[in-house]
Amino acid sequence: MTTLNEVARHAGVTPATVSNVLRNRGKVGAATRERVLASVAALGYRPNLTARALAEGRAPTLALMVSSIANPFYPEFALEAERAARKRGRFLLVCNTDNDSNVGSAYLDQIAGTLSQGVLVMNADLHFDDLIKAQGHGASVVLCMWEKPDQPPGVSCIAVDFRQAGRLATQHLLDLGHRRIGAIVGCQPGGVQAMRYVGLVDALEQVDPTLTAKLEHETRYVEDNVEGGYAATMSLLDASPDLTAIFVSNDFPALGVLHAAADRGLRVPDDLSVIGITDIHWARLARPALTTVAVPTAQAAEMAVELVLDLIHNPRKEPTTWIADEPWLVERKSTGPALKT
Amino acid sequence: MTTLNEVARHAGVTPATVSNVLRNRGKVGAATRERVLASVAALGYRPNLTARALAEGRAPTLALMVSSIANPFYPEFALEAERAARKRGRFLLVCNTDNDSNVGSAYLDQIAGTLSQGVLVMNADLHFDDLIKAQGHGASVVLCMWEKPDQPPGVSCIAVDFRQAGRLATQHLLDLGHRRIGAIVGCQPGGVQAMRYVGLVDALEQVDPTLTAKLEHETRYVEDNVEGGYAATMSLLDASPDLTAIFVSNDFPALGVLHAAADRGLRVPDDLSVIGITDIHWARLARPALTTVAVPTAQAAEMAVELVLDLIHNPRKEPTTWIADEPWLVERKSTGPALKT
DNA sequence: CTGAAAGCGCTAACAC
DNA sequence: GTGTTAGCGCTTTCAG
Repeated sequence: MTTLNEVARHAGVTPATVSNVLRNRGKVGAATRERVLASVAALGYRPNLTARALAEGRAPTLALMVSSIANPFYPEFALEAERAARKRGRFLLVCNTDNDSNVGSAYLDQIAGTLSQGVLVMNADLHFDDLIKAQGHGASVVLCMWEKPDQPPGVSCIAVDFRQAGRLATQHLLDLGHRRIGAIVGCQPGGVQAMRYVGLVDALEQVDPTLTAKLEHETRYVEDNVEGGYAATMSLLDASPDLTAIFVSNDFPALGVLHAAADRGLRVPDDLSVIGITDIHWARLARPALTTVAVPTAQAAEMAVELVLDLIHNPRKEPTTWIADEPWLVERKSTGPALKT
Repeated sequence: MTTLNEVARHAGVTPATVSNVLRNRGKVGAATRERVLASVAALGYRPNLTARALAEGRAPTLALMVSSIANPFYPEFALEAERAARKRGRFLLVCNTDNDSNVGSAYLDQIAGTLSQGVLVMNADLHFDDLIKAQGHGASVVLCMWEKPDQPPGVSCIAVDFRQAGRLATQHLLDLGHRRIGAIVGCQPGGVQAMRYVGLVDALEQVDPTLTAKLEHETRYVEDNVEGGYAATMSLLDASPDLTAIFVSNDFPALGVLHAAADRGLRVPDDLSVIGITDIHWARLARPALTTVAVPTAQAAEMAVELVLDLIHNPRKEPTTWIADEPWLVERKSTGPALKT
């Protein structure tokens, strides 16, 4: 492995000069610059990023913590984050907590502030104390896709208005004439996806407050996956066969709803309309293609990277919140007019 | 950020002793050990991994290069690789080349041997010269999921017998009585998935060599995605409406086949059997659930991590190839007996 | 414009 | 057992 020193010797200059040439710092004569560059090429020199990081006091990597790649949203987000990081000359360390907060803590404890200065946190398997502690250790951390603007997390975050997403989804159903609407929420009551449900209630209330009362019995809280959506649909339709539409707080379980409907011989959207939230890639690949409320994933990823870099440069006492663009409706084939009455 | 030195001062010992305590190296008296540990806790000290990496001459990270996360196989592999790496105390740097070999080269050039000693390569957007060069720079590189055992890549690799996968898939179709079989291959002729096609030919030849001749006209080479599979199916069925089964070299385009069949009003598997290869998570979520030949993804990821660490410890001149377990048939709902004759 | 020198935080021989 | 002494490869003042 050729080092800076060797290049310097080869070019007949000092390491400092080579460094200056390579980073366009300080003034270097055109002649020496050429000579140095030639040596670099001749020796096939590549800077040692670890050494550079140590000397500069900052690592060129950002860490992204996700709970489980099984949720197809995470890879999509990770991809965008990686792109954003790369564009800014950083590498992305992907840390999978496997839904285990101990793994998350361990990860944070090891890398935050040493191997990577900035940490992007996707999920909240992590206790906030850990995040705060990581900040104490000199790492900048930002929570990506925070869903509860009214309940600031105590760390910097990118907020996405999922309540509005819930409203939009519901409004679409309402516009199509649906009044018998069931709900499937991919988390525990009050969990991460709770705001989406609040949005549902918002929209319902505005049209007819009695709808909200009924809704309570027609809501299921499930695991945020296909199986969860499937089981919830079965339970929902067993209890209330007259439902004409199902609001699902996330696309992933919505796919399960589609399966359940098919297994019950229900045609979507004629017999049952289904709408999700997020617009993951797979939404368009479902049959029928899933109507959903899209959320600015790429933008949020980019903002998260930008915010964490900003925090690294300008550390501040108070947590900062950046708001991403509003969600928007993506009409596909899984919703249609309410035919039953 | 507390440093080793500060801990040492706090505990009234030298940095070396603290280091020894922390890494259980060298002999340290029980009393001093306690004292040091107490100081570590009191000061909230965490070792700086960058500094450690520089001193040790090796980084605690492995890099994984993938071409695009759009292909759902990559995240699945990445997840397993991350787990394997974590189990061995390494962090995983995920590098997305976005199907651009320049990005791949740049990545390799920057991190190989400096930020991470080992590189796992998933795809072959990368020119092999780049890989070889990276090795010259002191990085260990292993190609994951190499499909052409008879054409060794010149770098170490984990080989998976995709030819056998192709055979198994075909044999299954043959066993069900299919003789009018079309083929969709998710790459250029001779491309990365070519061996799967060779396996198809193998199996066909063994039953009836005339099948192979026909096959030529009933093969489509497409982009390795849903759209590719969709378009190919349309083209295939337009040209040969009497096909009773379609062999697809990969699950991802196989999902497109399912869509195309549905759009043509074909029932799967009654009117058309469809089989894929890989067994990505989504295969089971398709409607009907996709029959496929599973490949040992998790094992390959683990082997890749193990091999790269092994190469780091025992550098060798000759490339090493490790063979993963054989593929196996996973029968689900997209294949059935040939009904047409 | 270029060189000398100190130091980032840690590890690893080797003395004591 | 514990301390001393060099670095790891690079950046960065600060002289010259």
